[in-house]
Amino acid sequence: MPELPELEHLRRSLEPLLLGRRIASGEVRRPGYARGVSSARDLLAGDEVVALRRKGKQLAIVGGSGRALCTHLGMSGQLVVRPVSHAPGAHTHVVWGLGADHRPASLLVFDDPRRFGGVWAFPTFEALERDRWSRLGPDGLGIEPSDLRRALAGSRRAIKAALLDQSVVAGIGNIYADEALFRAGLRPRRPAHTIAATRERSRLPGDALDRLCEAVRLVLGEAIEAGGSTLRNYVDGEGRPGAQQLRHRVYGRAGRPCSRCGTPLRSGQVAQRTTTWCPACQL
DNA sequence: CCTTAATCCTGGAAGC
DNA sequence: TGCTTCCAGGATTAAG
Repeated sequence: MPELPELEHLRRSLEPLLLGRRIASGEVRRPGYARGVSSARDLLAGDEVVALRRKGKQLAIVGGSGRALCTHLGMSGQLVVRPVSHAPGAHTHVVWGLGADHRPASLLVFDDPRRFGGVWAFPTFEALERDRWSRLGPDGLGIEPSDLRRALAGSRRAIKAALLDQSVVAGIGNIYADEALFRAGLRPRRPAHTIAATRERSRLPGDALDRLCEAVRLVLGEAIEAGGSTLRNYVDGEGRPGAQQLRHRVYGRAGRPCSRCGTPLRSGQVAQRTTTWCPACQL
């Protein structure tokens, strides 16, 4: 559920809480949830937090020693700073103490009921980039038409499947894939290679590929501004829910009228995901 | 090259 | 009210 906008919002909300602070301790409460961790040191214990970096849906915590932790929230993950009095729950998998060495002033808590998320420890941020983030395509916020053209050319799969593929664009999930395709006026099932084709019969202005690129950036950017969208269980670094002011145009609105033309929105399965689109506006 | 299905997991919603 | 069932989904893997 948390996609790029939620992660970027989380990154920004955690920055003032973590940057420059010392991590006093680190503990993995559920064995196997954190990979590459054999000591608290691997969890950055003893380090000062020097940077929070994001690529797609993944957020990295970089320590003063050079070590880096990559976090992925999966579907239900939450990364939140809590008071030390906060008791760990059944789904609290990793806890860090923040502040002075033996008496942490607060906790950084990673909860994840469905456990699709995880933590990966690396000796350096460069190792994280090389061994993990290299599999990701360009980040959705800065996606360029040339990136998309290269990835879509010659591919016969549905454009929605391509957008969900993190090696094509990093950060898009089911919600923003549908929203971007609506904004670009493109049908989710349309073969990817036709997006880059020169002949374009759409009523909408511009080349389809340029429109899609712009739609991806627009939809992601708007959602960040809205404070992490409307997701049910998204909370920022202080545990506050999303601002809820972003209204999705198609996601979750099957059967309701299209916000642009009034035609009832249609839904079905595309790329193994529930997909909603306007049969009149999207070609 | 592509799609489909299965897998991991639990909370919430819907159905009876 | 209380039970069962289904669905949601990111990423990976295997099978067709």
